[in-house]
Amino acid sequence: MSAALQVFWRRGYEGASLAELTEAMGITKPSLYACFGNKESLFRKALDLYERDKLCYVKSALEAPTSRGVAERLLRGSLAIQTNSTDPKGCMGVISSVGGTAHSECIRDEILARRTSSDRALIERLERARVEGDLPDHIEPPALACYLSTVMQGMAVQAGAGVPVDRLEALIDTTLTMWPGR
Amino acid sequence: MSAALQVFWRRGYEGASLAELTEAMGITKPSLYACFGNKESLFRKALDLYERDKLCYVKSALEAPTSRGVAERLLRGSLAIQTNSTDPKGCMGVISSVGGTAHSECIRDEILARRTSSDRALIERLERARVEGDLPDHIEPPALACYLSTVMQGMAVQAGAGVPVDRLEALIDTTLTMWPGR
DNA sequence: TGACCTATATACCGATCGGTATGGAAACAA
DNA sequence: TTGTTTCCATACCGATCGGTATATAGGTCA
Repeated sequence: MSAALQVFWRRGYEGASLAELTEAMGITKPSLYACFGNKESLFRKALDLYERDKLCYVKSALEAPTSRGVAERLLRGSLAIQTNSTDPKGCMGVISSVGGTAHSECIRDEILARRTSSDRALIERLERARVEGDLPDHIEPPALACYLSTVMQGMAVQAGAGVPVDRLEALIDTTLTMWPGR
Repeated sequence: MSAALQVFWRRGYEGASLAELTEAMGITKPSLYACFGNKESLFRKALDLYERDKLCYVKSALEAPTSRGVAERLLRGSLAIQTNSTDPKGCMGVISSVGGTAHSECIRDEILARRTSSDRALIERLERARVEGDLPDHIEPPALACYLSTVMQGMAVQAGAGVPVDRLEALIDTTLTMWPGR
């Protein structure tokens, strides 16, 4: 199963072929279909595994004491995943949600829905930060949350394109230097 | 030709099928191959057209008087392209450079090379901004350039995912609020 | 040993991929 | 009118796509 995740992560939903998936998983196509139904539900299970194993840092990041701590943990956590030497580079959600033919639109919608719910949690955390005095009054939490997600997604594109880790660490430092509030 | 650009832009290199391309262009496959050689060289020509018609704002953006002006023109210019109602959403370079199978690696390399040369121009502009006093001394131009490209690429992902224009305009405002220097 | 049952592996399905060969209509010269 | 040339649309090529039917191998019980 985690072998399937690796393939989807590297190739995206459409770029991952049944041949590559079955070869990586060490099973044959009929076994795959008996166990998982079809490619789409296999992808959903891989996405679940990805969230559980790789996106777990988000939950703890939101528990950081200050808004700056939240941002730092989110950025460093996602960088750690996206440049792990044993995993594909970049973010699986970004890779599978851009481009592709018309067939995979429901896959795209699935990813966008998950992203939306994650964004909502971040907005709520930043709202709390504002009432706690972590953020200046002129900053709108939804806009700041959108900004932070954007930096993370941009970093995912860069990581996927092979930009080395130290450059991305400098990027994080730069972002945190400009962060408004505590 | 611009019809081909639309298809590649929406689908990415691999997601664009010959059937969709020829139908959009109003010609048949033999004509396409007689005129353009093959899919890959057609894509390169589409990329040339994209740079010429859609990325022309970059050149004028780099001529803005201050570093903040450069950032603002780059962000607003790319947003204008990525959310134009007559064109596909998002950035063609991002869409075609993530994911995909192993066949299209040379396409990916092509895009990354163009991105690198564009980044170099931005770094040079920010170096100049620093000697002109537009930027604080603790800011490294390469890191800031990387940061700005990252925000733009993240914005491209968001635009491609259907985030509405006004949200992205707020994102730009937020980014500019935090911009260091003039 | 022999009947049965499960489970995997090979071979195959129609559709589509990128790319090309062929046939037939239009344009021209004599 | 006839022969020739050009050009494009249809039909086709092998390969691969996601998905499945069939056949064979291995284990269980009598």
